[in-house]
Amino acid sequence: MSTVTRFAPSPTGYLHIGGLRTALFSWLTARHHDGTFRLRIEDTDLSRNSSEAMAAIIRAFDWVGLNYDGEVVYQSQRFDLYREYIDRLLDEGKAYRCYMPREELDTLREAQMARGERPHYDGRYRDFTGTPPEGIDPVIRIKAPQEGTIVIDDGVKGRIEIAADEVDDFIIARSDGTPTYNFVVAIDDALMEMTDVIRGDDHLYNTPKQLVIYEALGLTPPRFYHVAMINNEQGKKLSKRDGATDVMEYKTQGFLPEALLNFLVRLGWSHGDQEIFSLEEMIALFDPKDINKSASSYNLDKLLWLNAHYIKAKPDAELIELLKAFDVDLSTHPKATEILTATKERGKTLVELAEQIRLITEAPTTYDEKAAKKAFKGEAVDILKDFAFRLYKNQPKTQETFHDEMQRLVQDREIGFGKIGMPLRVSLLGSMTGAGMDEVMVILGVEETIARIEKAIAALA
RNA sequence: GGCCCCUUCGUCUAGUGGUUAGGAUCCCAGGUUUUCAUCCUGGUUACAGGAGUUCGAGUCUCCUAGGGGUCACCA
Repeated sequence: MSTVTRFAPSPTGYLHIGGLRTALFSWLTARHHDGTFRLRIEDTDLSRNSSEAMAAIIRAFDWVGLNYDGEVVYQSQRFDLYREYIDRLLDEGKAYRCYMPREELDTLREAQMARGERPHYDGRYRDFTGTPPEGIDPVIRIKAPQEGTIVIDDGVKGRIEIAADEVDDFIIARSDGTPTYNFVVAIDDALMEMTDVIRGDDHLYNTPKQLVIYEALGLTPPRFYHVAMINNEQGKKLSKRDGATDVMEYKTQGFLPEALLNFLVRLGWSHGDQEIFSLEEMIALFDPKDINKSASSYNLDKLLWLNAHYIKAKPDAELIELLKAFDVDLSTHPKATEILTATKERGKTLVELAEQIRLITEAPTTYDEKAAKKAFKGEAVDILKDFAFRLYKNQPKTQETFHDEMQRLVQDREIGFGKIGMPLRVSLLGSMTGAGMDEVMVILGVEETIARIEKAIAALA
């Protein structure tokens, strides 16, 4: 039997990293077995749908490179299909109409809670045979088993037993006739022939309900894997501030999709001591049975480290393309390769990398105050002028010859390297840190190097 | 509150009865670098607590504590 998995978001918001991770786990499971990965939109609550959210989810999938098979399934377009199954359950006496008004249900629940009981429907219409009350559109409830236990054989958590009386005769169709979540999930997972369902463990308590549907309809349930949540760095529920943001936000913050995916796959899953996984390796090695039981915390440092790793490994041509979105266009720059080798290792994100590059490609307009003060003292200006003159006279062209100029200068003047290094650095880049001077000067060329030195002297001396 | 799940360095994790409890990140120190970053080397830090089973327990059982989830005509 071929493996079929799915990701089934509800279009009520953007895709965040928790969702992306379960999508990734599902996708990897399918790809590992050469199976099928489906995308299904859980939009049965017509009043809560947002086509923008829908588009955002697909955009995010696209960015990270998770491809799905077949057409996207929209549950809102399958109501007729669900209706057939509801009618069948009604005909077979496995479901029934409940005429209890919503308000009455509410007061019942309040009373139960006041008594310290678990709020639940009391089953008053379960065996109702009388004349239905006038003017009420009934909901349809399923007859859940009233005794015994419901067993979930979870691929992550193991065997979980839940007492049947924990499960109410829950509603499978609203009074307006539309079906509800737990019902359609079970129907679609069965009809779409899901073999493995990987989802957040906030769905764990939906599972017995869905199992009731499978049972009533004589359908075979898939294997379930309930994955623990991702918390923030403080171990609390993820909020917008710390990672529950739109996945696309990571793109604008300069993260590479391979870094994000690598980061997420290691949250709740591991393969020995391995930290770096290419997509191919993930597919080859991922097995949902290795998913951890416990919740994990989001850790920005690790994501940043991974991102730096993938930036360093990225071919220049691809980096040049990606950098365009961050106001850096090196595509026609004659020294693009040199610029990238000088800066690649200095940015944890594309945003930082772009800043590093701009330091070189754009002459500084301001100078770091502390750096300038420290560097431009004593004979610094004199040394810079001397150096500029030497450059003009000897016209070095390579990293080595530029380096020789500096070397000779410190020898001739019998000074330390820092005496030229610091003021030169501030002159060329505006700050005390950054790429190597030889590298920078080769990129700038003699003319621009001298121009920046003169500009700095004018501004700081 | 009922029910269910979870608990190894700050964080991500390895570990399936016998290990000096390993790796990664972070942090610190040293080296490389004229600077910074990278890179290399080294270091600090963990089995939530308590009983039990066993020659021996992070690993098995029970209890406690803490954290989380869930109890909708939301998904």
